[in-house]
Amino acid sequence: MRRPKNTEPKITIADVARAAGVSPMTVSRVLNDRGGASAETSERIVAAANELNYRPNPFARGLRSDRSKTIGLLVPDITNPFFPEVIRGAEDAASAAGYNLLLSNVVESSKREEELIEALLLHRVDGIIVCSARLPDAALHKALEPHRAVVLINREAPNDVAGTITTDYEAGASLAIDHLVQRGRRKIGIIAGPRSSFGGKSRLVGFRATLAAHGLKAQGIVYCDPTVTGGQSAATQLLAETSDIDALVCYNDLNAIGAMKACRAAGIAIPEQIALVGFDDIPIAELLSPTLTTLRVQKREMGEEAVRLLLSRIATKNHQHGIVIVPELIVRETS
Amino acid sequence: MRRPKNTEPKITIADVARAAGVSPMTVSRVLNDRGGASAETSERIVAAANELNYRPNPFARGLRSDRSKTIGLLVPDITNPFFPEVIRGAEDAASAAGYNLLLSNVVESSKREEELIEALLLHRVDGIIVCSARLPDAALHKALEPHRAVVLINREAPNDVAGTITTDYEAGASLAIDHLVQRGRRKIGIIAGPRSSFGGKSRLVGFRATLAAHGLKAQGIVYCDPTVTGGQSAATQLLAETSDIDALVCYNDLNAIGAMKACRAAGIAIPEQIALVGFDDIPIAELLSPTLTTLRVQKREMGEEAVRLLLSRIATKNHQHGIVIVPELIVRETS
DNA sequence: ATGAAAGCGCTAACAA
DNA sequence: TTGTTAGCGCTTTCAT
Repeated sequence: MRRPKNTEPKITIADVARAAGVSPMTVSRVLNDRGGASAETSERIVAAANELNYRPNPFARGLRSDRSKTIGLLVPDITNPFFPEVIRGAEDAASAAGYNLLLSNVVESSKREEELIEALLLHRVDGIIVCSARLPDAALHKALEPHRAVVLINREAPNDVAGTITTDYEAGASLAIDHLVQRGRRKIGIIAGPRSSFGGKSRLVGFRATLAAHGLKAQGIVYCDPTVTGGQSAATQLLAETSDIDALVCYNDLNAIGAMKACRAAGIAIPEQIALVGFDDIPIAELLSPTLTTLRVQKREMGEEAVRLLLSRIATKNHQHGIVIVPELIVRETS
Repeated sequence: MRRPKNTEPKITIADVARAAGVSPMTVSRVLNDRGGASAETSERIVAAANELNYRPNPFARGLRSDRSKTIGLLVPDITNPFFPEVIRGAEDAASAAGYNLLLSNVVESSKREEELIEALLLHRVDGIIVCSARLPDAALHKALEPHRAVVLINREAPNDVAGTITTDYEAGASLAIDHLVQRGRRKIGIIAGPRSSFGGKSRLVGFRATLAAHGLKAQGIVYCDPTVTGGQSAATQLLAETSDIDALVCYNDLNAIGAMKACRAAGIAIPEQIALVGFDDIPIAELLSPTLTTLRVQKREMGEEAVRLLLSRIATKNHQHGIVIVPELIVRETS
């Protein structure tokens, strides 16, 4: 029963044609629902194909059509729980449309980002989705240019360069500040995430503008990696520099978790002494104690919409531009 | 400057040949390091290729070679933080070897598992890595059979069906029980994860055997989804059924987190009244409070080794079989 | 050291 | 409704 693999000869369209007593062309037409074939022949062909276990060769198809039915997806760090949610949404939408996802993990380095965009080109993906691009505009646009279709997540770009799914970070940042001020906090510090992050800049704009609207200003701003340890050292630094902070707003939830650790280490009570607001609402946020107040972004939806937008941009020249997702404030125990 | 995309004519090997004044064959040889070309011509060819921005067409290559330089990776649930770590390891190893990863998310359904294994076949991946296969042996082997190379993670299989990277769940389960008994716990309940999980069965064997070795038996066993909510309802059920449990061992960390929530809701103190041990050591484990005692599995290493093993099985008929990873007990605050 | 021819499997364009 | 021809871009085989 157990044959060595690969012994089975590869079944081609010609084999099916022979078995069904028709030409390869007819088989191709039937199997691709191109019509123009009698019900009877169609039936014979489908039967033969099943019988022989025929599988169309995607290389041959690709060679003719120059389409791979594959989408490249670049994420900066798959171990950040934000991205698996986005990937999940993208996967669902892609597989529903008969596309596969080629996943690349950038490891938060803009050099590697460039390389990976290029690598996906080599694999002739039909289009790419890039999460949190960090490259400067010129380099990014140049790297994206050869791709047939591009969607950026959380990064702006002209419509002819890419479609975009963005988060309204400024609105989110405003919600966070308003909430803290309402709760009586006045000495607010900012853990700002990576300097090169475009989303980070938008958040900062929102934080500052809303603080100003309340007649306040930030008690301190520290940049850091978008990770737990990044947030931890940033918070440690902020606490050391400024003694009377009563709230911290963070670039993302991982940073906020780091800040929690730092406060705990310093014997500072949350939320009694310092309130904490994260960003993203990753699944852990409500599992922590205290549970984390944060700004929820619809992550799966982002992934789904990104794929939908990309497929539409692949299909037509009539480029749609994109979608803005507005974060929602989720008040929990840290504030 | 900004041309509409796709206007740039596709550069083929013939274009490079023309530019370098040689035949396509020579270009192919040079660009593939097949030797047999004067240093001088080689140089001219490489220059021309760069100049024209030539990119070999993977479809044409695949059509001839029947190799895609792509690996399929099936995970049951990418939103379980266990798998991003595995994926990360796999990605690193794959991209180092010039391979890309095609990711599929099974959504914990064995029906879909079968479909996705088939779908990857259609995309002519060079091999697949399957995490936590749930299909029964016969169906699984049948689905895997047409693939050129297969590695299973956490599932046994004969060497001619697949290579395997497995966790020594029994050993891990023993460590957990020994530890709890040492800490004076005697009434141990088991949150057993999904009934269909093979890893779950091994854990159960280990839990029971080690309990027996201490002259004890399980105070109750409940099966559930490998998720937070699964663990929560399982724990709720166990607590209702058995009043004097003093410890819970869990299928995985997500289940353990669910159990923590259930205990908290029931006003039961951890670890004072009930000790808790998870499995996996996902990154959250040490961010919870109390931090979670668990069995650490080297997740990235699993991914890396899986890819390495797969590539070796793709390259040679001399099939290596696999690796067993032994979990390490990480004692934290829940026990 | 280099080249010509042929073919991998499929489908668009053109017959019949 | 069905078939024939040709060619997508590359590399293996067989010359030169």
